[in-house]
Amino acid sequence: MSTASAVRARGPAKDRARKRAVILEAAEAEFADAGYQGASMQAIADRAGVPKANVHYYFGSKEQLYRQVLEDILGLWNDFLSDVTPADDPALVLEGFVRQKLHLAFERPRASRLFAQEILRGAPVLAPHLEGDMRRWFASKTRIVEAWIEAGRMAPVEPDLLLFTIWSTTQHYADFEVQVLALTEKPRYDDTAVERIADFLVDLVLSGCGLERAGVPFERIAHG
Amino acid sequence: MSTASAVRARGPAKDRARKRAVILEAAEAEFADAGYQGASMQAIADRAGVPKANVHYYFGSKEQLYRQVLEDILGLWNDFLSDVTPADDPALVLEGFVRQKLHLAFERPRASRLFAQEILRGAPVLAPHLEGDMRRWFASKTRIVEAWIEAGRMAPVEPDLLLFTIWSTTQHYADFEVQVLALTEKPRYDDTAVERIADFLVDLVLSGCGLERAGVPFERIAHG
DNA sequence: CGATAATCTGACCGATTGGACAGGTTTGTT
DNA sequence: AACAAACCTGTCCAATCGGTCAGATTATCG
Repeated sequence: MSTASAVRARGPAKDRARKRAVILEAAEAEFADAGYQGASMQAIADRAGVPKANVHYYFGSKEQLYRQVLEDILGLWNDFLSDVTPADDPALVLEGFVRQKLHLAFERPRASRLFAQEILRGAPVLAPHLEGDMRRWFASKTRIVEAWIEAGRMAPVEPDLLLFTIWSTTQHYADFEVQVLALTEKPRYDDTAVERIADFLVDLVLSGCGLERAGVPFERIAHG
Repeated sequence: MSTASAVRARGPAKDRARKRAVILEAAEAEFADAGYQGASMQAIADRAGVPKANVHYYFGSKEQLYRQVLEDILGLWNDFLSDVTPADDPALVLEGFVRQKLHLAFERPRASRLFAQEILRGAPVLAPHLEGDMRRWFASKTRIVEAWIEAGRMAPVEPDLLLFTIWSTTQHYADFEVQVLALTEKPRYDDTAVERIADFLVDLVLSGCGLERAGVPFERIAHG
């Protein structure tokens, strides 16, 4: 049973789900701030306001809790480009992806950071997902880009590198937030930051694909 | 007397430096693979092939050792764009930066990963550097980009976002290596990977700046 | 040679960790 | 009311952590 659906249940199940959610939120914060090894079950329990033994009662072990947090995070990315087909407009799809991904990085920076730490450690827990669900998702999207290229609807760029570029540039503002803020000499992101960055990245990606914003077809650029 | 130490040692200072270097290398590997909290002094000592107490003899504490490793890594990035002036060609400079940065990511992936983990933790150790040396370096480079834009030698893009893009996309292939390899279904980077990625990124960055490779001046694009 | 300093390490220590578990409390069912 | 199942937690424990230190060993030098 997924955590999200359990929360909506009623009765005793609802209580249980809500308590689990409180612990999961505390765990995400602690794991993201301190790393897997740096996080302690005691600190997670304190953040959640429950005894440490209670955390073990609900989630068993530290690793099981960590796995659950990670799986919830993966769920956030499940519906990126979920219903895109080769018939869709490349410029609109790519722009939407960049904005959606960037928005999530600003909305859930801890989720992004925790995922980054897991990958940096060599993905000891997520390796099966990387070579399963994510690989299938990735292959499906590169195939769509290839279809666009073959149809002459965008410039011939390498699909995998295009997706990595969008992934890394958007992720950067969550994962390296401290560095970005220090170098730009700001205490925090202001409320125009997301739009500014999104506009920049959309322009960059689209121009790299020989596209323009607002759905101008590739042909007008290529043969103009 | 052991032949190994007798042959290699040319002097006391050299011997001491060599032993320090062995420990530092082991420490970089352990810190990068396990994170600061996850790394243990015992594991570092084992990698270096010395008793744990010997590591403490040379470096004092775990944090001092960690600081030393980080400072050595910062030295790697010291001379990025060190002698660039507004008189230089934007396309050549940007291309060189991308290639140099990407090359280092492939050459020293552990250094890149360790730095990433430090920033992810909120830069508890590097914060002074971020707001000191790095901030000055960054401001100096954004000023050069601004000068290029004012001189009409490249498109008016936001200088800070441009640098962040180059930083994040190049860093990505070291920090997220496991993910990249899993999604592209390869066991390791092949020897054409660096060139392929570099070419892609150079094209992307230059086209985003309204530039072309091989030093074609911006004016020919803008007013052609 | 003798002595002073530098180098090295096995053994140990207090603190913290993830986890186990007995036993108490609440909830649900008949 | 009576019983069982689920829920909850104070307390304890073995393992591991970073770090210390006395004392052995080696190098340096008058």
